[in-house]
Amino acid sequence: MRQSQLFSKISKTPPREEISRNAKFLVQGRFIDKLMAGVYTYLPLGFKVLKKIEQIIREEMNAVGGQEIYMPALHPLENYIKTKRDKIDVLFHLKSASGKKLVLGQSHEEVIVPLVKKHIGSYKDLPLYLYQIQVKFRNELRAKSGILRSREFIMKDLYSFHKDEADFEKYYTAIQNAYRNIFRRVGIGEVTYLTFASGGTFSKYSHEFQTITPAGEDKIYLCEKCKIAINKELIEEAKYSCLQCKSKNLKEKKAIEVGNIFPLKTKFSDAFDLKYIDQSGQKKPIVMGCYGIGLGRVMGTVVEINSDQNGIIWPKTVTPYQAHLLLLDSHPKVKKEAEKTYDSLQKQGVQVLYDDRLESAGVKLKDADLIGIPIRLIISEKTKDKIELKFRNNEKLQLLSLNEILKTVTEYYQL
RNA sequence: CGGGGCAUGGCGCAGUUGGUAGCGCGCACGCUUCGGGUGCGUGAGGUCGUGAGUUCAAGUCUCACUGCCCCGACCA
Repeated sequence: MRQSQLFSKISKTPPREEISRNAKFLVQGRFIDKLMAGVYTYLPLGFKVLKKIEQIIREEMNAVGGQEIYMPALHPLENYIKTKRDKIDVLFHLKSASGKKLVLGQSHEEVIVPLVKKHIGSYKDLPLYLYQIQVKFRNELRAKSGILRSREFIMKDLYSFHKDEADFEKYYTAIQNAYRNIFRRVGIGEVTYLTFASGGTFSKYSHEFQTITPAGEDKIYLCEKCKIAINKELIEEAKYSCLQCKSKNLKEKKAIEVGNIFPLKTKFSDAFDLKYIDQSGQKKPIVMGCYGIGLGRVMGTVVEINSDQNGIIWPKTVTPYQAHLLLLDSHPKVKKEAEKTYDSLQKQGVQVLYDDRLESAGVKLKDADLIGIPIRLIISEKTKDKIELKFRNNEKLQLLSLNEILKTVTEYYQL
């Protein structure tokens, strides 16, 4: 991609009102654009990151047997009356032309349970794992921190259906591992912890995956020995001790909830009379679990964790482009070299952003730091017939030939 | 929903005791420069968040509302 053609232009000044690092850098670098509080457009750079995060999540969900579907965002209110969730305050309400009461989906139990009911009758149909990556609407009282808490957001939500508790428990563990893989792969695994939270009415515990960052809005209590944490809600109950090793040496940390896994027991199955016939011909309720990850929130968290004062430092798995090629000179001869390098990289299958703008060297260097692509390549009069390579997270400069560059880049990304 | 702050060209800001709006960046054109936000010149661009009120006169004072940011509460 030629940066001269990229929509839209990077700003020299960060947005005045934003405090959180993710909002500042993502808005200034033109990854996202705010339409209103908690509602964002993903611009070309940001959309590429979002799609990469989405693909990692999809791969891990498929690996644990998930089948991808896509459900509507527009739901009939009557289904929420059945589950007694029609009064929850995050629901957006609206009406159809004929006056039918509708809501915008904040989660999809009310849609997926009636759906599954049409297609499941026997124990032979279980277990079943369905997921989607789809938009959610939550009328949050206070949207905040850029894309960390928004009112419209893309979420991966998986729902599992089981014949009994034992089968559910097995899958619940498998999902925990899948989630660990996801957070590791997107570059926040080191600071993301399984956290015990209260299970609400249906179960003793649910679990959250909490990423430790000052930008976080939750407080968790971390046991550094067991690498697990408990949420603030549980702190009284647990009497300040780790649920695993009973240690009282817990550290209070601010954290952002990047994912949750939740035992639903038979709450929703009961509401819609979702049952199956077991081997003895008996009708039994289906045991459910649900598992969510907010994609935008993950993206914002990745920025909070992987950035410095100059901008973002994208992990190589989710970077919008793999190499940032900077032309620091407009002399025809130098430009010809840059064009040649751009072509060669693309032919090797490298995703490359080529800064061919007629800007000064300083502007391009600053912008490159802000955008945060892991590998920066520079061609200028100074580099002669070589190309300078620098990693975003390292100050070391290397002067290499085109072939060496191609080799280094393709090896780094395992292309 | 409680508390605090803010609202003036696309972005960031200034605007004194009320007298009808300026600066920087960006943008357009010309030249210049090219390794950390080059330099110079010319130009376009704003009914000052909305609505009332006070006044001869409101960006400025008063009231109400709306939006945005932060803290808190909330977050199946």
